[in-house]
Amino acid sequence: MEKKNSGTVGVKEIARLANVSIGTVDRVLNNRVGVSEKTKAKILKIIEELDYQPNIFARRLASKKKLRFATLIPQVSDETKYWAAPLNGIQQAASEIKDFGIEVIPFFFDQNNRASFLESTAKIIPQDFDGILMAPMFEEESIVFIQQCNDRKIPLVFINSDIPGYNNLCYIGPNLYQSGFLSAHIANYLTPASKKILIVNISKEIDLHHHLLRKEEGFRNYFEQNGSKNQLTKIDIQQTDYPHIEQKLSQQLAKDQYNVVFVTNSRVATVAKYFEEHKIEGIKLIGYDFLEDNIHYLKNKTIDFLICQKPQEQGYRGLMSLYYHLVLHANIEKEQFMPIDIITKENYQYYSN
Amino acid sequence: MEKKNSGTVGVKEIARLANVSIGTVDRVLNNRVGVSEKTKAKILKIIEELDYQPNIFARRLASKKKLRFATLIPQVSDETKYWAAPLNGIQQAASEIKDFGIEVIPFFFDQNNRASFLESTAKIIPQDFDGILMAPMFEEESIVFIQQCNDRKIPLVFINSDIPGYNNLCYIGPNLYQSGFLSAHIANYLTPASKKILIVNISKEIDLHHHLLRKEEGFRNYFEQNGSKNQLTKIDIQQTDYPHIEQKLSQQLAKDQYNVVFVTNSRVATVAKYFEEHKIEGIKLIGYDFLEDNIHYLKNKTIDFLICQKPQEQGYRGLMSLYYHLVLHANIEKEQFMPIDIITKENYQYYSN
DNA sequence: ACTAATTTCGTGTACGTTACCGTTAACCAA
DNA sequence: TTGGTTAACGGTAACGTACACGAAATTAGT
Repeated sequence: MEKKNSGTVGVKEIARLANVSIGTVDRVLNNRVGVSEKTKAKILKIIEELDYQPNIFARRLASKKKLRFATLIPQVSDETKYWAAPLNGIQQAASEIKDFGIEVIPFFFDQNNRASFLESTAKIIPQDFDGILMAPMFEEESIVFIQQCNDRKIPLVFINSDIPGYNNLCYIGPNLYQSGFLSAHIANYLTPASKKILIVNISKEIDLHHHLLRKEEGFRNYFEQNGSKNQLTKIDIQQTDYPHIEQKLSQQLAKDQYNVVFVTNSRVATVAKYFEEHKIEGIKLIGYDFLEDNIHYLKNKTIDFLICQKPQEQGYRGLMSLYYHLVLHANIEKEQFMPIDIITKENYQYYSN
Repeated sequence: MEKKNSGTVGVKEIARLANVSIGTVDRVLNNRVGVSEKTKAKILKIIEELDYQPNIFARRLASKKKLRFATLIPQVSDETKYWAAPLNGIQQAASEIKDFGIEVIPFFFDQNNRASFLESTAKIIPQDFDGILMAPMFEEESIVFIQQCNDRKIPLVFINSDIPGYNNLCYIGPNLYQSGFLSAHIANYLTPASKKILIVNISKEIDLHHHLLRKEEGFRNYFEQNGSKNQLTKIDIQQTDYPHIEQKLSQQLAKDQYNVVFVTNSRVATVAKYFEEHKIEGIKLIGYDFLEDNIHYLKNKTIDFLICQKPQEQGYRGLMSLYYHLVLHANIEKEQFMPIDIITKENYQYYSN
């Protein structure tokens, strides 16, 4: 009934109804000190009744508050360009929230070098950021860093991989186990009932290995749960150069006749290259990630399926979550699992990372 | 060099440099009349040099401009809840741009009733909206409406289906042909080299049929291009009630032993129901859309694959495109094809429409 | 009861734009 | 010359919020 005026209720209206000045209203809105419990209650009640929504434009215009976020992810390397996508998402988010007074400063580390991770964290800590987005790939070193952030009450979001149990704002990334499970589901469609499947892990660092193991676990469990008679074999390849991978694959493929090869990460292109060079046909190949090299082999049918989990969106939503949490005081879903996308020769053109 | 002051350049600074008042600067910014060519050029030059970006917050705060958008899509029916998703996306977009002075008014029509479509368009036209989002399902009637909008210079965006050649802002939706093509690609993986495939169209309205035919075309062409020896059969079912569908299916399935059934729209759940009730096993089933009923049969393995094209995002991006075009004067991609997502029992949990 | 300290509150200005109103000057017709 | 018309521009009050400053009211200390 009482809204005959032009729609908008603001601090002015609230102040009028409460018989105080807008200054006082402002104090309770931004819960600053200097207002008695009594008037505070009165004002809150009115705010409640009016369902007052502060005008975000006026707020931003008047505020000179600034926030600074840090991001810490692997640098994109020649070996794998995977991290170009999350970085891209980060940059997009950064440009979107720039106008809201948020500055984003990126830090990087070398995936194959724990020391470089420590270097970056050492640079980040003294700068007292208001929020941090990170890919906690090195578990041990990450935990130390996380502890330091917790002490300073700096909200933290993880992308791409999680360290469960460590308190932080949220995790945004794949459900690794389930993505392995899905891969097995697809593998299961591909060939006759009883098949020989080779699982290939290609990775240097033991921590990343951990990452791959969860996928493998999902992959294996699928067949266990479905009581299949498939034969699963695994090889670990700990050098990522082609000659070494070539040798290992030759060695393994000589042992048996496989129907499906499942590569647990984006290195699947290297295996595809091997297939192509050695004229291996009839083996279905499944791997990970929407990368240029992988798409190349998807197009020429060497790779059959790629599993992809929106790396760009991980970066984007990661930063946005910090923003929503810190600026809009929204509460954030603790575990945000990315969709598990299935990419083939016939739909990659329309895929958006 | 010249920016020693605190970062922000605004109309005031521009006015100072041009020796005019901010009023004049405002006029050239919003290209209104009332400023000489000479001073206009001078001001534009300064704007260029300073790379002036107007402060969106101040702009919104001071502006009392209002825009009204209309949306016209099918009402969600019991038969298929597909349109709940686009509507959802529309509502989400509407709430996001509400603060920017944009009001969104939804209109609906009955998919099985051309007259209801005409009724809605008749209501829309006199209201002089600033932009319209629509699903142009009835081609003939739509074209008349489009013409009226063009005459009034009202920007139009299409979602879900396109009427190529008719000028409008953009189309956001599936590439139907390609989604059929992909379905064939998947079907091709599912069973032995030489298979019998049944294509099922279930639809009342002839115009929607057109929609389905494009998928069928993609589906067929895949096999043609790949020189397969598969045998493709098609049935059209023009009544959507279960008894009728049941009868038609029984009739058809008695004729032959099929390996794969491809349903060209979201009615796949009905076919799945038939499979379940008649204890039909061993036939792979592929269909469309992330609907509750379909997911049910996906879970219990009656349906093998669902193709889905982010219906919610279609609505969301549709409205946003109008906003970007009209408010931010961004130029919009004419054809925005949705990703073609493959949903199975093992990844539907993480799918986001 | 008087001062000092502290809490509570009101006022004014700033943020960058928009939009309107008013002013100037230039031009043309009578 | 005068009066009227109009193009070109200046000035300024909003818009709703943040924040600093200072006034007023309350409490504490003697």
